[in-house]
Amino acid sequence: MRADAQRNYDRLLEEAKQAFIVHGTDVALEDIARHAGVGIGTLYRHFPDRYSLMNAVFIRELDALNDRARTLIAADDPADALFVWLRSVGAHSAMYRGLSSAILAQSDGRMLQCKAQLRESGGALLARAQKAGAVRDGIEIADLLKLTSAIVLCAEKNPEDRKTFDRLMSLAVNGILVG
Amino acid sequence: MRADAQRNYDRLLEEAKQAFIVHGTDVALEDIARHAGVGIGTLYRHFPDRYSLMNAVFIRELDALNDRARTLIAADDPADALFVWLRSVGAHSAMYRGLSSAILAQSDGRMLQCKAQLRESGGALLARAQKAGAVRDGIEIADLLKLTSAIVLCAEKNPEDRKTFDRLMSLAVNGILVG
DNA sequence: AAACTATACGGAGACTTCCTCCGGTTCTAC
DNA sequence: GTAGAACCGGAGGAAGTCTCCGTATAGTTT
Repeated sequence: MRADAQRNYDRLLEEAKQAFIVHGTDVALEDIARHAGVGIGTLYRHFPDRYSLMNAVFIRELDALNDRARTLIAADDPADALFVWLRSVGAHSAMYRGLSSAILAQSDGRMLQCKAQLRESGGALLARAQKAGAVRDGIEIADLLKLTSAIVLCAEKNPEDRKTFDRLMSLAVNGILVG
Repeated sequence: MRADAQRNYDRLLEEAKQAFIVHGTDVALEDIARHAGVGIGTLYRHFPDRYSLMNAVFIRELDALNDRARTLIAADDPADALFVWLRSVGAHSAMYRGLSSAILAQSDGRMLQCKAQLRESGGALLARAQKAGAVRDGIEIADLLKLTSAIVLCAEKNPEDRKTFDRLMSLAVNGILVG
């Protein structure tokens, strides 16, 4: 990669991240390009579509979540560790309006890298919690991540109620039926 | 309302419903107008924006769900009645790709009528199930509807896996934790 | 039934955003 | 230096949303 290309690539990534946080992932790509000081053509050459850019931005952010999972794998309470981690995932997704929606749309594999990493980290926590008999068998990490994303989505569509995420997560964890 | 206006209003509603089912609620409004045999201006006069049209379409569909709720309120198992109804709500939302997303976005009140009716019908079922001691206290119908919509959203983004809705609903009902 | 007026119609067009294409520029290796 | 591969950038086509206003018509009045 030529030095100028690399420079533009990095600036685009940084500007995209900021723009996603401030305006959500629906922000106009032209704005990102302008702020990065490049033309829209350059943006599209590096990132053929919006999701490719999103994937590139978020894949970097996952390190924190993966680290968190590695720490939590040694926590005392395996089930609690899983839930703490899921809440972290939710909190991260919530930083970027629109991200959870994109993660959910897995029919096309544009953000596959991101999702694969999450499944790996979360899968270990889930397996441990199940082995300890604290979490039902038959539950799969993919479904837990979907549910988490869906709940983030709810929460981000109800910005006036800050507690939405916590309430719905607790609903999912404890169930609706009386235990 | 003038006779021609009423005629166009009805045709638009019918065409919109069909278009929403076939192409999802993101369908181009121009297409709806063309199929209804009217100009785009006429569509926008009757329905100032897309959500106003969606609300008008779906408010009619709610009769079936309200009827279902009235029947279920007399069912033997109060908790089961609630879940059966929630599944019906989900099945209905799933007919129209994009509807659940719109229902979730409650920050603006454009589809308020629809949501108010659902809360009323579901609230009665929930109250009965809670009174019977089968469903946890503290749970609110608004949250259950949000969770249901969120799960529909997941399911509609995973069209290759037809069981997604059922799996996630069962997760929410039974919870993640063991007993 | 003719004239009148409030109401409704419809599509041109301004605006926005996405994405492509290609002439011109710049970096790098020799 | 210089050749040419790699890269840049913005004009512009396509699609969609929504507005505006001249034209057409339904319903009323005489």
